[in-house]
Amino acid sequence: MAECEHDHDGPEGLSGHHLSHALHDAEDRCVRAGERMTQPRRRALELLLEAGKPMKAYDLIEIFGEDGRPAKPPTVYRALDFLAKLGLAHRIESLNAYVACEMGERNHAAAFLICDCCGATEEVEPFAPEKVQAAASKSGYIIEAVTVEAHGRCGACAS
Amino acid sequence: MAECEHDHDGPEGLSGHHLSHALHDAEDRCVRAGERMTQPRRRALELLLEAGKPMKAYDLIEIFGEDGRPAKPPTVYRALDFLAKLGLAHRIESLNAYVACEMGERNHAAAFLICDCCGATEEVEPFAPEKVQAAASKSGYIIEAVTVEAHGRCGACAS
DNA sequence: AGCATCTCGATACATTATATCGGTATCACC
DNA sequence: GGTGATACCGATATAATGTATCGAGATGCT
Repeated sequence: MAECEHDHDGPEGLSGHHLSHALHDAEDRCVRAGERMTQPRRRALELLLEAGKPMKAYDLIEIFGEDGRPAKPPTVYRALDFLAKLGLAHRIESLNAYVACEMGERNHAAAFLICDCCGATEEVEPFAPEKVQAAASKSGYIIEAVTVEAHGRCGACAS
Repeated sequence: MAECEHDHDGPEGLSGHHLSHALHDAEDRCVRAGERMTQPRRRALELLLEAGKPMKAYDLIEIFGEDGRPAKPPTVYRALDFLAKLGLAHRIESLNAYVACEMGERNHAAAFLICDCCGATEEVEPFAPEKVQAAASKSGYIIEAVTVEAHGRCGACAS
């Protein structure tokens, strides 16, 4: 999947007070949803936010323990499922990876631009949700969720 | 993923002369592309066409041998990769599955309506390719391929 | 306190996918 | 028709990704 040999590192994630602010926001949102921001859930989100790009579940598993010890897979998968359910993170199907949500509260639906070179992704507004519904109802389908993942190269990697 | 308990069987695939016609077409297309329709490739496509809905790689592996014996995984994955490369089949990322292409020659890009109840899928025209490109270039991305998978229920399962 | 529910950690296992290697088929060219 | 280059195949082994289950602890409700 790494299709070019550019010499740059790709995207940066959050750290310091940006990170703690984001985590605090998430906790808030969580409480308002009537859910609990437990330790493993917070840790999973923290790692995604720090990374600033999609992370594989097993990469998170490796670095999950604050003491450097890996987590058990179900711990991480449960946390990621939870974050996805709340919209705090998204699963990128075409990468088998997870990324922290970059949108605010109001965006359940998401679409992604994905750089196959450096691994960066950008979360964008879904492109034409009404067209999806229209095409679907023409075929009799009721649509509940749409995956949109556009692969290519980011500005830095394309140049 | 099976979210309803309807008592119907979902979609039918091809058989008899519809099947052989489709296979013949595919072979044609293959030759015109300067590629070879070898036995495992033909067999993989035949199974996808017969199924008429997305199939998991390991389900194909189970039934791959004409004599009832399973194939080795690389045999099937290689065949599927080839079919996908030629546009004779598509991978559905959100299902880890593969489905025969329902469009004619001219449709590299595809989008899917997917019934989470009966497993049917319908291949449709991509919804708004120009919007994708527009959104992407606003962010500096050059897009090469887009995955669009809309999940919900088909007419039969919704009713 | 007593009870229901949610969550967690751990073990084991299931599913999905790929790396590699040696042999065979096909094709272009002489 | 031989010769080399390339594409393809079968087989073995292993890697990567994801889940079922179970017992214990935490949380919230009455």
